[in-house]
Amino acid sequence: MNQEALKNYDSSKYRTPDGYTSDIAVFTIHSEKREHKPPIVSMMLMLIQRSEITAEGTPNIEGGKWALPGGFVQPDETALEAAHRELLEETGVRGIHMKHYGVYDRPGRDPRGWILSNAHYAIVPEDVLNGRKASDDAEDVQLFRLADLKSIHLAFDHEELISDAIREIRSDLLQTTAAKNFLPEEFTYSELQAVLLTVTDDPAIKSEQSFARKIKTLPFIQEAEGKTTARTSKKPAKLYRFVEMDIIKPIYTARY
Amino acid sequence: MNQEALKNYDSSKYRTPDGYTSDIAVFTIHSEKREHKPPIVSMMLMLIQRSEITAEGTPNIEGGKWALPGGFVQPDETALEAAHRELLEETGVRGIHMKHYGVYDRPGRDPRGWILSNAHYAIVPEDVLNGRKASDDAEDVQLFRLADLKSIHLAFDHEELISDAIREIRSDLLQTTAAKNFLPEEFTYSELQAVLLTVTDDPAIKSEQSFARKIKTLPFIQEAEGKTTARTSKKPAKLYRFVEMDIIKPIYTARY
DNA sequence: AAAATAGTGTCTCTGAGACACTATCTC
DNA sequence: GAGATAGTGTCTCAGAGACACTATTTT
Repeated sequence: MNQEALKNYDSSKYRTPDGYTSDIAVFTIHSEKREHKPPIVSMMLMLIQRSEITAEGTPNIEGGKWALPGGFVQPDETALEAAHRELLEETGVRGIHMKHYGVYDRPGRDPRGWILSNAHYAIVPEDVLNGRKASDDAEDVQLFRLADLKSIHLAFDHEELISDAIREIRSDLLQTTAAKNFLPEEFTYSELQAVLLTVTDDPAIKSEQSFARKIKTLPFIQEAEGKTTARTSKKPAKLYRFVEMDIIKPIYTARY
Repeated sequence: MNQEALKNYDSSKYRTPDGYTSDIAVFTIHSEKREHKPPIVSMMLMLIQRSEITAEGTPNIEGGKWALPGGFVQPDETALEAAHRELLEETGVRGIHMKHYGVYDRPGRDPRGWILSNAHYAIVPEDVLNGRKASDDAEDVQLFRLADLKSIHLAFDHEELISDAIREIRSDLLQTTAAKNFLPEEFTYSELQAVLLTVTDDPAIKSEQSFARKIKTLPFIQEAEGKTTARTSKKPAKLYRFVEMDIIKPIYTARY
């Protein structure tokens, strides 16, 4: 039945898109160590600078401008798979947390035609990005502090993609256990706290004592029995671990 | 500069998708009134039954099966705009809350080729759906109780789209003010409560007294001073209104 | 000892949720 | 009055957050 229907189906009845792409906003947390002071912890976004010239020697679209890494999706993969592949190709980064957060398909957003883009954000611990390198299409790869993004020339509609990504990651960090992707498997309360403080200034999270107490009561965080680390301070600190679970915290009640 | 780059750009270097579509999961809340008993309130999903035969008289793809309403996106519109347009065309429903919640692009998901789908969910008060009608491509339009969906033959990968939609709407109803789209501009606490109870059985929401008290303390809900209605009971009840605001309720704290 | 982070003792106050009750209307 | 929904009075208890303090390490 479907076979017969298929024979009669003519995809050229409809105009089809000129391209299907994936873009990736890669976030990391940079920790700037200082002598005898607490480190400055801030969230960074990775951007690539588009080459002026393509591999074929012709001028590149939006050459010279900064952009999210990304590229065309192939017919045998999903946009999410493409995002992983592109990120590996363009920056040498692999195997990280990646989440789709938006579709950008406004007519005219790309001068090359009807190009659809799926936007993803990725979260990586800083050390993973140390292996990064620029590739064919990119002149340079660099991390930017979120506050510094305003002063940068961005390609296409990437300004919009980026501000949406920041809003999305902010709410995911606070409303889901996404923070675990910025952290090692086992972490101290102050490490988790530092991550959260990059996106909020909630006093309940800011106060060390409150947060140290609170973490023990959270159902989705478990103590790593007996284990400690001295990496964050002179005094060894307890280690914690995220527990896999669905969390919905209704805005209408106090419970989880 | 971009002009010159554009001349050298050849979109045929990459294979392009065979189609770009929008699908819409339309939810409504059906309230079944009973004599001398509280009404049975349940969430319903609108599906269309695909015609066996196309307008051209040839067999239709996935004919006879139930599916989400939807169709091809045109080059001069976004997927979201297409979703609004399609819904109007296929069901006569217009001007409702609509939100994108997922991209479906798994190779092979559609027998017609490389077809991308953007999934949206829509929320409508029940009376808006009274004007619904079947159209060209649809043999029938019908509302299904969520529990009854298991026993239905669904087209393409719509089973997956639907279960994702249900998960999404559930968390949006509880974590955002999305519930307002099921309600009139001004509503009683019991009307809001009935909406929430279709997706949760949280005791704090279930208890009338608790909820009646709670609603007065919620920062995003405001009392409609002096106004009352008798539509839900013999005794006139106070009316409330949603206040526009961003809400993030961190899972790490008690505050909003 | 000084400095730094980790962590606890204790108090106060808010607010959730339970139970019992009152209020206002229709039939 | 019976029945239904709306809404309040009051109690108890958990837990948030603030403040002051102790603990454990390095230099």
